[in-house]
Amino acid sequence: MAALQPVRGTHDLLPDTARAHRAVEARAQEVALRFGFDEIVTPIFEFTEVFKRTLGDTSDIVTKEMYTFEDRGGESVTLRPEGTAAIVRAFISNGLAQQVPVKAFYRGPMFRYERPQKGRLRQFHQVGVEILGVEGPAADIEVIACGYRILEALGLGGTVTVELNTLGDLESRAAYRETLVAYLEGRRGELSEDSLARLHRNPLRILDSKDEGDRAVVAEAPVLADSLNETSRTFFARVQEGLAALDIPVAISPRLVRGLDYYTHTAFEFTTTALGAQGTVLAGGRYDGLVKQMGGPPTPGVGWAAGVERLALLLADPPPAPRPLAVVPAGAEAERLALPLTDRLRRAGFAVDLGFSGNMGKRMKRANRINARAAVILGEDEIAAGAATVRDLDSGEQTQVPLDGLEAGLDRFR
RNA sequence: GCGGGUAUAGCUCAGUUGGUUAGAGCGCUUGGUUGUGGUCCAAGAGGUCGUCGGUUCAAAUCCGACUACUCGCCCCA
Repeated sequence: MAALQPVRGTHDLLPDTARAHRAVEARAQEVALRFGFDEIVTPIFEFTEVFKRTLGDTSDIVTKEMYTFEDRGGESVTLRPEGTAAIVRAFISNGLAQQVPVKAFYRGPMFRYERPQKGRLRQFHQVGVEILGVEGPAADIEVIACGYRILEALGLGGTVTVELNTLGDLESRAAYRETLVAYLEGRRGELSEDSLARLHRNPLRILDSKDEGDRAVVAEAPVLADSLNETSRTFFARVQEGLAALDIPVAISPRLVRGLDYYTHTAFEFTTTALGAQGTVLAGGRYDGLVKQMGGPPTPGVGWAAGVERLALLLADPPPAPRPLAVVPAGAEAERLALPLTDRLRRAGFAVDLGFSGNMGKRMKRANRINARAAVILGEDEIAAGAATVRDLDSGEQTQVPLDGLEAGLDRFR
């Protein structure tokens, strides 16, 4: 094992896993397209500033998790740790504010220098959607609904809980932050070390703490809902109404907060208990201040990202490998004819394997190993008859089919 | 970044209180079957016991460091 390993926290995806990942991405994109999202592909690295400015200087991602390096021109660049910042940057760079609302779907690798765990890697993959330029709760509803329908399409509707909360608008959030910090200051003696560090950096996170002492303090803490102004209240109510109208079951989690500074109003997480500590499978929220903060025209936004690895781990029945046909020649003459015959079948749309060498027995073995549906056997008898023997490898039944009508004869193995 | 666990064949795992040439199942190769796969039978290949160092007459086994994986914390998809 010591010899040649991939970099810590990165993995090779062998065919079975690769297929599962592709299925997750393809399914997600298919559903997102149905919702009117269109794919945007951004580079996998950006100027470091892009992430620093969006994620906030105090976030964990910026302070300790970024893959940052200087390129040969002396520019500081960073492998993207998440997708939203890049989409927003592209939105500004390309003047997309002119075409609002923009509905973007994205996918691809993300990089975070973290200690790996199950479902947590240094290079991982996300799919995500963002809606830019819509102020009202209709966008929040659409984005959450899209996420939920994707999980349903993956067969995960029942295994995932949709947790929902609101952080309120900027005014409400700031007001709450103040009351919360004041309360926590009063009981700072009871807080865990982690939470003391969070007290000013990111006090909302303390609500989410797993420490017992913290939980006791949090249990009596002022509730965010009480700090919400009228606007925030109605906004949240309308999000809930919309999801109810779509029969999307949600659990209101007053303690659900998001780590990144740019979130306002709606916050949500789709979680599962099947993945240990990494139970969040899809998460996002509204980020009305972000575009402006990055130097663009004030533009509201809402979106989410989902972890492809985590979803792939949950897939109940991973997609099966494709089942090809196998062309099996017997004899030198057949060997010559097999190549153009294989090509002809491939051009007719069949997946066809032609073994590279070996006698008939070996080739039949290979046909079996690659789980071929049928073998198209070509030998002296067949050549003489202008036909091929088609053997159904599941039933063992075989019949001679004239080469003229071969495609039609193979139709049921397509 | 912090704490715990694990590391033996391609895979899943045995390996006694330290004691000769380190095992099994699955998989792989070959043969039984030079025009028929799967099942069955037989044979075979495959291991610096994660790496480096230490203790010992003797280390897969005991000790240390490192690396990777894993579980939890932090954080997050």
